[in-house]
Amino acid sequence: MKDSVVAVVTATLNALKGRGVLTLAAGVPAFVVEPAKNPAHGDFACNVAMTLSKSEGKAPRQIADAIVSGLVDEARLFTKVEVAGPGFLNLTLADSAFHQVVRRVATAGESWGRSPPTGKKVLVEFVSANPTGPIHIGHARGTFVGDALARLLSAAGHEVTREFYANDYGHQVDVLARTLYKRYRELFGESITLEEGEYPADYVKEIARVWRDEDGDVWLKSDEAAALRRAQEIGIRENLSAIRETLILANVSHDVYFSEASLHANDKVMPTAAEYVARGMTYVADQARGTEDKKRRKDSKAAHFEEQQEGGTWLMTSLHGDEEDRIILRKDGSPVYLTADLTYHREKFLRGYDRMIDVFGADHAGHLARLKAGMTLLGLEASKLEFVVVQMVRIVRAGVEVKASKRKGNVFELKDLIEEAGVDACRFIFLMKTTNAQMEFNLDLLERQSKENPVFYFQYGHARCAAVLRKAVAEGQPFVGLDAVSDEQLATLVLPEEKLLLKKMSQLPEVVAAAAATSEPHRVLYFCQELIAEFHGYYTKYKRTERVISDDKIKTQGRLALVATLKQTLRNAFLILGVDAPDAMSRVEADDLDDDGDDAAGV
RNA sequence: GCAUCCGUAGCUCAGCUGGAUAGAGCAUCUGGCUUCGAACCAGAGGGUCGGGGGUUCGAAUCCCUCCGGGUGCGCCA
Repeated sequence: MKDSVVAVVTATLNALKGRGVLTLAAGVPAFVVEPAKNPAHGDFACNVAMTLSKSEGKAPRQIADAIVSGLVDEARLFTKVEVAGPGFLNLTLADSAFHQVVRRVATAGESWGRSPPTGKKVLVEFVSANPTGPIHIGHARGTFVGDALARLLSAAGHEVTREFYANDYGHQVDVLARTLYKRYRELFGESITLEEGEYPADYVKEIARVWRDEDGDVWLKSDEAAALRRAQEIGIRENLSAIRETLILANVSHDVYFSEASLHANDKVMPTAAEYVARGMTYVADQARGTEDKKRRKDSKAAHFEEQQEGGTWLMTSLHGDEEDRIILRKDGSPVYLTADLTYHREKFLRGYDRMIDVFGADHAGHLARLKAGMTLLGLEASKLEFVVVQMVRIVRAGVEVKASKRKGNVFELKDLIEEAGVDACRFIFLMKTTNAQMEFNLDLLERQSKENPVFYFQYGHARCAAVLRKAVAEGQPFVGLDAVSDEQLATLVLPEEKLLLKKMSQLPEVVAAAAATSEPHRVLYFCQELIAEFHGYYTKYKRTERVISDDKIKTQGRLALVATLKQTLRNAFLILGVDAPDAMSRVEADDLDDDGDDAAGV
């Protein structure tokens, strides 16, 4: 609907220019057409007169009056156009414009809300948990946000690749191998002690049992280096497989699992470092230039690890916005994590994406500047690299924060959270907030009020649509279908609430496009919330007077078309969020909600 | 100290990139089911949009500054 309004306004502006009323020296300005919040302001409001005021040298209201009197509306879209307030155009549309929404949804069907293919290739990298343990609650938000973002970008017409970068190389996986080897020997009666930094959690013991069952005791007698190699292989394999299982539970999939170790194995990392050296963007020093008198808080990790830092080859990332230069080769010439990460991102560029989005936690936000700078230093277009930084989540149970730490052994796995909260509820809660704000996940609330779980409100909205359509069948007035409903039947949709619903539904494509452009899946969620609230209000208000299913067969079909259009709209939006759109809610009995349920019914 | 994110109703959060009278859920209170699903709805109370400056027709939104909180500032990944 909005685009047709914009079209009329634009045509009118050009006509006024042709008649010399407006100069439009700077072309048609950026202006906004937005759904009116106040019904007294018509259906849509437009601010173009105000934005033109300065460049035209005229008062906003004067320009607005000119637009009204010179309106180019051949299709008779508007029934009323008024000037109001400081110079707003308040536009009221003909009923038929609302009914067109049903036609559009009917034509588009499953693809309603989705944009036509843009031909753009977009990469979304998300989850990327280390294969040194299971996915835990620290990864949860990024997992669901990344998945929803990938769905959203695909809906916006992009060709999306979902990628998981597995950090299966380096110090952490060595520690995993060491821990696992100890647990393996423990299974054969050896007594072991874990050192600081090794992984005390039970999942390592389980992997050790898998290893023993698979290989028997052969590694007890073999030399340690070979045993550790085998331990690493088994450990990564088992952890990765557990990660994949959890992702399936979370309803999340990836197209590509990219192994960091493969970069090293294929000899890709050192050439990247060599490239930087060849470009003259490096230097050898004991520490980064300009950091000699840098202040750091005494309790920071940097201060703690200071004596272990020997210097080496530095990359001049500070030339392009990084706080300081970063080391890429140690004194012994070996590459660091960043060197591999730069290589990985370089590989992404070589694969030819238009946008590359990394989703990661706030604790990695510091990487943003160095990665961008690193790409720029390779002569690549760093603006193609985007980041969605997901802020921290506090998980609260019984009023206190639940801390999870792989190192301390108390891992709170995502798998368990999903089991406890339900996958849709879980996903929903993480998607409800903007990614750049911290959030709290309160498990008490979820348990105590499972009946009022936010996701149910949404799913109930969809289920209610389905229920009405079922009821119509039972009443002997089955809906003829969105493609068969007649203009005469649609013409019965004249109630203000019906028009508001149609107007709202018409916005799905805009909402999806805007959410994709800003990488903000939560916008789609709030759109659904508003739509459903309007529907429930409409439904309840007219329950006694203007029911969907009535003796008036024509009106009944019109309203069923409204309900079916809504159902399709919600279903498509839910799919973009990745939550289920059920046709029926499974009833939760009061007794199931708490354990003291034998009082109410019996007495 | 520096970087970065956040601060909106008692609580948890939206606010469509600058628009008209700042919204929702939960919590509290009052109402609403013989008929399409009450997991719902209607209404009430509750706000110096952290404070102060600035930009302009117009600011919760943009800029500066201060206050408060999170995260990071590693040759771990």
